[in-house]
Amino acid sequence: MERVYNPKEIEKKWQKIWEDEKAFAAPQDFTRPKYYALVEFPYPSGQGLHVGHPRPYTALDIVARKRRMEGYNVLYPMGWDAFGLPTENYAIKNHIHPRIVTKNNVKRFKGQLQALGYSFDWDREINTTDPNYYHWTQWIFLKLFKAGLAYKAEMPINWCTSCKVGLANEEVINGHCERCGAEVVRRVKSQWMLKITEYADKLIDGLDTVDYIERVKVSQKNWIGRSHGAEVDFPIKDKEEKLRIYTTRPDTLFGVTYMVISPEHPYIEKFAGQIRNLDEIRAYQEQAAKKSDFERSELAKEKTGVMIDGLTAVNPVNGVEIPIWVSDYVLMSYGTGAIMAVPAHDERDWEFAKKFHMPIIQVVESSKGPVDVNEAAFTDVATGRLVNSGFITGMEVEEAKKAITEYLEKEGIGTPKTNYKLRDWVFSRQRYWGEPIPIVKCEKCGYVPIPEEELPLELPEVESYMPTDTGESPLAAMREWVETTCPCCGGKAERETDTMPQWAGSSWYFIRYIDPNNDKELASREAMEYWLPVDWYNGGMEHTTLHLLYSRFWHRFLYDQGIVNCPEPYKKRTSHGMILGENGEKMSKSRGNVVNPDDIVNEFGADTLRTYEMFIGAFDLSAAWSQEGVRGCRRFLERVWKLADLVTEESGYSKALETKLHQTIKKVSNDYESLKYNTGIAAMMALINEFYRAGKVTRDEFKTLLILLNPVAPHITEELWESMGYEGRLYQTEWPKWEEEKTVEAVIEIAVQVNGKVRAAIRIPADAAREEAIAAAKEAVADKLTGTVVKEIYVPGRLVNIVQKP
RNA sequence: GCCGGCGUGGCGGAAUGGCAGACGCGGCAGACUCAAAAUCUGUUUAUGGUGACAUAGUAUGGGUUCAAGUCCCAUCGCCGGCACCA
Repeated sequence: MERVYNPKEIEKKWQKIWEDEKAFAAPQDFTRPKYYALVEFPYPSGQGLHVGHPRPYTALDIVARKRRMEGYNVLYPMGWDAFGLPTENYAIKNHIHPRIVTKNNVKRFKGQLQALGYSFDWDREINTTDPNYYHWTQWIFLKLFKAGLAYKAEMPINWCTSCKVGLANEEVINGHCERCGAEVVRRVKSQWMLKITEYADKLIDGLDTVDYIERVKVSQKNWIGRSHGAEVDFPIKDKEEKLRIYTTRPDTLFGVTYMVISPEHPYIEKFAGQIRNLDEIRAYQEQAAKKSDFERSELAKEKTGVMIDGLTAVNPVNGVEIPIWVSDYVLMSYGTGAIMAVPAHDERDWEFAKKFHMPIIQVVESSKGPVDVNEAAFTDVATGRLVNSGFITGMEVEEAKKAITEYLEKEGIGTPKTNYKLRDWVFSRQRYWGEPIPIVKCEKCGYVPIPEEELPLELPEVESYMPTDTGESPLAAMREWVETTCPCCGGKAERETDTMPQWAGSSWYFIRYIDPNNDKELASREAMEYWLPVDWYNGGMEHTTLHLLYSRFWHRFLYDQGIVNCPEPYKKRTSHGMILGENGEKMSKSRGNVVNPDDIVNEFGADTLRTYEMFIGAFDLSAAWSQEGVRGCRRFLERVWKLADLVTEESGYSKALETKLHQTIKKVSNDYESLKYNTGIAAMMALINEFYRAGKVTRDEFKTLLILLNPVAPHITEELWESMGYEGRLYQTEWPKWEEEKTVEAVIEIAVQVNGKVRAAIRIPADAAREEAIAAAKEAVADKLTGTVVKEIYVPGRLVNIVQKP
């Protein structure tokens, strides 16, 4: 072939052809087997596409393209998660409406994605800021509200001092805003909340029914933080009231030496009259209130606290009187805000006891040997055995837990209890650029949902979308929008002026792709029955406890409402690693190590970028960018291009390479399924090295190579396919099959070891019998066999090992 | 502190318990060229040897096995997540 490889030209050409031919549109043909591949839709930021984006997109593009060639009806959609703070901030700074900013950003992103040749079905493009889309986001919110899962609560929230907005717990990283890094403080506000805690069990148990990579499951389980234990009532001396605590170690009840309540515990107020050192306690409360959550955990090393003078608790199992302390290491937001302290078997209690010289009583010993609880707390449940504990003495920990809990229940002093770390989801944002919450507040009727026929409740135009220090949304200034009538009584009412968080639109978007233009329902039941659940969803680890958890919650809720057809939205979830700068650090403007994908496409072509990102290393690990590595992948594609010159008129596979071809088809097919793109590409590189060594390639060999490479580098392969005159379009061709028996060479070389060390290599038939192989091996190492042979090992296809004694 | 993951040439990384270093990058040597780039060929774990070859070698120390990068125990280091959740 005379022509040089010019990716600029051929990539444009094929992108146009695919678009004109609607090559990758997923028809609503519900008779064929379906495959739904999904990648997280991007937030169209002003910076444009990052080189991190193509990694997951290319990976699932490979799967999608392969599946189409295998005969599946494939849905591989793309859209825009376009509500959000950065757009709003940009709009404020540059005095452009967020809608315009979004439109421009989307245009740029779309152009960039199209230049990479993804097989997205652009007919199904969605945008969360489109009223026809958020109509249904609001509709789902109303369902949640009507089911009692959306409620308004006065509560301390995480307030970002820079974004001037409330954040969900998941959005606070080390006391700072996930997005802007500014300090987060506590602020009490009336907020819309979603009762995700009601779904804690379903969200944990559902994990057993899906194929997610292990670390995603573990993170979600830890985040939900389910623990089993008991609530126990401790009588207060000379009082009617009891102090209720939560513990996961009821078996250690005989080792309690003091109690601790949180500084916010209501008993301090309740018994203020009887507390002799009230001033001291008040001072401590004030001090604790001033600390942010971050400080409270930062200063965790040094425990603080004050003993309450005037209140004494009584251990309900042995009648021992014990003091009650106030300390901020006990959180009001978990359990009952009070604990029983067992310093011998809890590290935090141990530290506290050491500092304030409280007694430490051992009630569990180790089956492994003596332990000294004055040196450290003994917390190992697996090897523990109870001592000094009345009727549970001698039992193992699990057994003792059960026995004591039964006893507590029988005596009416305690009950089994399951607790979760998961908190309800703060769902309000005091911002303009989000979905309006479709609720009005009526003085007579309270919070009233607006009628479904009035959806979508569109965002009004405002003068200013500046956030306010008062913590009110910019919408609050729009009096003519805010003032409305109550759908219930017809009286005066006001609209909710907070908007939904960015996570709202992305919590159900995969459902909308299925039927994106439906104006009667979020998607038709028939289409959902066919397409759902998503077969393979890939996305970032950073969304594990955010988007992934939220969307599972919404989906499960919709399932319980009978709206969707399956309880779990995603059958399989994988996660990709980050792409780092050349110096191995995270890419950022300030570090000056940012690589712009446009530049790579311009200089090397989209196929090279795609190939490189798949070849860079193990898909789930982070990888540093290397410009030389990019060059190497371009070189590989050039070699494929030039291979066309070596194509002969022969058909079929040549004898010498038949095995190699079958092996490569098998390897590449399997590697594309198991995220091992790097070794799949390596196998194709090795194959073309063989072609060059042979100095020729048959028409059918070249054809197979083009098909195998097509999902990775779709443009160059389609172009070569056409110029070689193969039939039809490559994207419509069938995926090649391998024959298992042809992946094995007839005669192979195996190693001969003597005492485990390689001493020779022999060529024998692959299916050689044991005796035959060992005889050949012995002959090859005859000079080394000086001792008595004690063992002969033959692993067919691998090696012979002869073990001898001197 | 707890929970995950990882540790292999100069670099990115391959290896169902069965010949460690596939494939790529970089380096070195050569071909082509007036020259350079590009391209092509060879070579490239270390040590010794012209060489065939020998010895050592997958963070460290032990163990299981005919055979360990891979399995088990302990230690060190790195990365990620959670972090007073009783």
